[in-house]
Amino acid sequence: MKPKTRKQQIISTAATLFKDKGYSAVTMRDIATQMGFKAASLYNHIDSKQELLKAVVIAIAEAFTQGMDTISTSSESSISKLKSIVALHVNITANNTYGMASLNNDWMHLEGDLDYYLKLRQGYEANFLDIITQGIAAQEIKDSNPEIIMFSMLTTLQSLYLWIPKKEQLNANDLVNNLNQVLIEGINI
Amino acid sequence: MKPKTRKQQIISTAATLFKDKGYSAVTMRDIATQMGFKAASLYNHIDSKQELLKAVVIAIAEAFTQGMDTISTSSESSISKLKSIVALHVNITANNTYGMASLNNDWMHLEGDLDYYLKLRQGYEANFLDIITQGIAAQEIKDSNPEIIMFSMLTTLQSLYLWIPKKEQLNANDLVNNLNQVLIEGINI
DNA sequence: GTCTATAACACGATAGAC
DNA sequence: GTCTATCGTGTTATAGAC
Repeated sequence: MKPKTRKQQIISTAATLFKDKGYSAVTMRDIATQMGFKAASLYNHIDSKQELLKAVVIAIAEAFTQGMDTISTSSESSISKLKSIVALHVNITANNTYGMASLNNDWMHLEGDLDYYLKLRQGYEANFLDIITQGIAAQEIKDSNPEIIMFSMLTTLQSLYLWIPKKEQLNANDLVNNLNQVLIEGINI
Repeated sequence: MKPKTRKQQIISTAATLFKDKGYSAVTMRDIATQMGFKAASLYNHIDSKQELLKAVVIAIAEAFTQGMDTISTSSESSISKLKSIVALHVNITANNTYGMASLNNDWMHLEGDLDYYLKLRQGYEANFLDIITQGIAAQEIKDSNPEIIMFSMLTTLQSLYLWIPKKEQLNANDLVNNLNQVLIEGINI
C-alpha cells in the first residue's frame, strides 16, 4: 500500500462525495466532517475547493490520453485496439471509481483548466474515431456510422464507474472479456 | 404547437439550465434571468426550486415506465422487444433532451419523491433484465452475462441526450436503425 | 404578475489563538 | 495542524408596494 499524504486523502474523500452529490452540492464542511475535522483545517492542506476538482478530473483525463496514445500508435489490428480501449477503461475505472463520476458529470465546473480538459477529451475522441474508421476501411469493422459505433462504446465505458462497485465478484479480466463480446460481437444469435 | 403555460415555460427553462450546470449549480436567479424577470416573480407560478426538479424528473421516469410496461407485456420476440426499447429511448429523448440530463444526473437531489423515483427505476430495469433473460432462454440472444448486456444497452440509451442535439441531420428512424444494428448485431465482420 | 427589499441561512475562505 | 470566530457573499424564499 502506498502511504497517502493528507492532501491525497482529502482529494480522495472529496471524490467520493462528488460522486454521490456532484461537485456543486458538496460543501467544504461535508469534506471536513468526513475527514474528522473542521472545514477551516482543510485550508492548511489545500488552497481551494476548485483545486480538489482539478486534482480529481485532470489526473484521470491525462491517464486516458496517455493510454489512448499508446494504443493508437501501436501496430495492432483495429479490433484489437478497440479491445485495448475497453481494457484501458476497465483498469482506470477500477482504480478510480469515484473520480470517474466527476470526469463525466462535473468537468464543466472546472474554472482555469476547462480548456485544457476539453483539449484532452477532444484528442481522445478523435483517436477513438480514427481507429474505427481505419477498421472500416480495412474491412475489420462493419460499415455502420462510425460516430454511432464510437458513441455506443464510449458511453458504456464511461458509465462503468456506476457498475463496477456493485459487481465486485466479477474480476477485471472477466469484465473486459464480457464487454468485448457484447460491444464488438453483438448479442443476437 | 401546444400553448405552454407560464409554469411549463419555467420548467422547460429550468431543465435546459439543469442540463448545462446540474441542479445544484443553477440558481433561481439564473432561471428568472433566462425568463426575462426577477427571481422573486418565479414564486407567483411555482412553489420551490425542488418542485421544478420533480416536474422534470418524475414526468420522464413515468413515461419510461409506461412505455416499458407496454413493451414487456406485448407478444413480440425478445429481440423485437429490445428494438422497441431502443425506439422508446430515442423518442422520449428526442422530445426531452434537457430533462434527460436531470433524470440521469440529478435524481439524487429529489427530496420527497426520491423513493418513488427509485421504485420506478427499479421496475424499469427489472423488466429490461427479464426481456434479456427470456431471450437467452429462447435462444434468440447469446448466452452472455445478462446484466452486462442490459448495462451496455442501457448506458448507451441513457446517454443519447448528449448526442441527439448535436446530430440533428440524423432523423429518429435512422438513429433507431443504426443503434439497433450496433447494439444488437455488433460491429465486427 | 412583476417589482424592490429583506429575512434567514449556508457557502467558501481567512485570521489568529492554542 | 486543528480549533473558534467571523467576514463577505450568495442562496431560497417571503412581504408588501405597484
